Amino acid sequence: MSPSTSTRARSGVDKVEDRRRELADAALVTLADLGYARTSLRTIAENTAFSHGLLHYYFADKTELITYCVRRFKTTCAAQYEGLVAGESTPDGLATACGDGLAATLADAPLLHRLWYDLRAQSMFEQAYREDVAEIDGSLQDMMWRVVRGYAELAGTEPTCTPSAAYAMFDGLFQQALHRHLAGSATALDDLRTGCRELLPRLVS
Amino acid sequence: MSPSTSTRARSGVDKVEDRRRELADAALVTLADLGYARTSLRTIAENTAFSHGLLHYYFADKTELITYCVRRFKTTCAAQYEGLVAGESTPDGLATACGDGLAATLADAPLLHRLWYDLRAQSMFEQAYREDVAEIDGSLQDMMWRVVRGYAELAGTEPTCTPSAAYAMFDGLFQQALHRHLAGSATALDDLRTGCRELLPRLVS
DNA sequence: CCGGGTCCTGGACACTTGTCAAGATTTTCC
DNA sequence: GGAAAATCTTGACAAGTGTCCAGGACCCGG
Repeated sequence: MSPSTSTRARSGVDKVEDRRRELADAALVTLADLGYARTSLRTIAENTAFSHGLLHYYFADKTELITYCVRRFKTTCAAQYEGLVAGESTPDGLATACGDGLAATLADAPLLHRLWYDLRAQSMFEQAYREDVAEIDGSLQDMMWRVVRGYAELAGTEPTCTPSAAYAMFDGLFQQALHRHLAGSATALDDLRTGCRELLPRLVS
Repeated sequence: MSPSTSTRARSGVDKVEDRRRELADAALVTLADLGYARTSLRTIAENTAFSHGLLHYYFADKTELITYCVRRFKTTCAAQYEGLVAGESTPDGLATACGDGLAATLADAPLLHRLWYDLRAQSMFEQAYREDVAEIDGSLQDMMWRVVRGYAELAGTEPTCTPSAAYAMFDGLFQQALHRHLAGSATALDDLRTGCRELLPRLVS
């Protein structure tokens, strides 16, 4: 019987969840390397100490594995982003911290971000991924909105745009910087920094 | 011998080019419907009056066909976008025309735009598509910059951002609107309109 | 030590994929 | 009209895909 539906002792459940996480992390490495279109279950298993059959022991099918990966990616992503807005007391300080933080996460894991945009595009075709992708998108939007709201408070003003519009613009800057960074542009990260720093004042008062 | 490398009369070359265009258009329909990851040459041929073998008569391999499609997509895309900035004499008129125009093109061919973002994501993994995608991106950036510069002139000011940053923000708004539009959001188009109209003033003076 | 449940392997399956080539068909041109 | 060149079809090939399953290996309580 599939372990996900069997009843077992708590330690057993934990062990199963640990292995699922381990396999999903290996899958994320492969996906980040090759992209969704070129990643097969056997290739994923090669980045693993196990055989390809095991993937179907812990995941019902490929979409369940990918969905699990997307969900897991969210925690990684959110953890990286958090602590970006912490402890800034001036508007300019927050603006530079925002740009520096986004540039740092981009420089730290460009392949994971590349995968994110790949999977987000896939979610437009495969509705199985739509819900999870939308949830991650929503949490990223919330995160960016906290920055915008914090900036407005420090500047003594109010935001003049919606949360979704603010996220869309930051995301556009980030995505373009990722493209240029992957293409070898030396100024991509700096442009992202200044782009974000200059964007925040445009969104308030 | 492959028709692309043979010497022939002009009418022959035109006929070959016409058929290549015809096949590429059918491929674009299929790609827009299924996405890059799920589109095969046989599926493309099914959207055609011909058999799957013919694709290899007119295109060396799959990437050459996709590349041709991307190039062809550019002309379609640019043609749709052009005439967006034409004949507006006031800043507010241009701003609303910009938002209305982008919303109209989104509503007119959402599946083609979905394909564009899919292929742009693919270009991060498959370097064969990188060059053509970057070229299209550049022409779209030029187009948006003409709008921003025109707006600044009508308003008697100067743009306060780089062309690439301006394009990134508009593209972010457009991409988010596409996602929400495809997900069934009723306000996506209106949000895109107001988002663009409000963005232009933020980018000048 | 052993029996039963858990974990994992390896191979098989039905199918799809890109690619190719041999031959049929159509067009072109003298 | 007939040969030559083009266009197109058909079937095949090898490789790769997701999925499934029979069975081996392992572990742990009795």
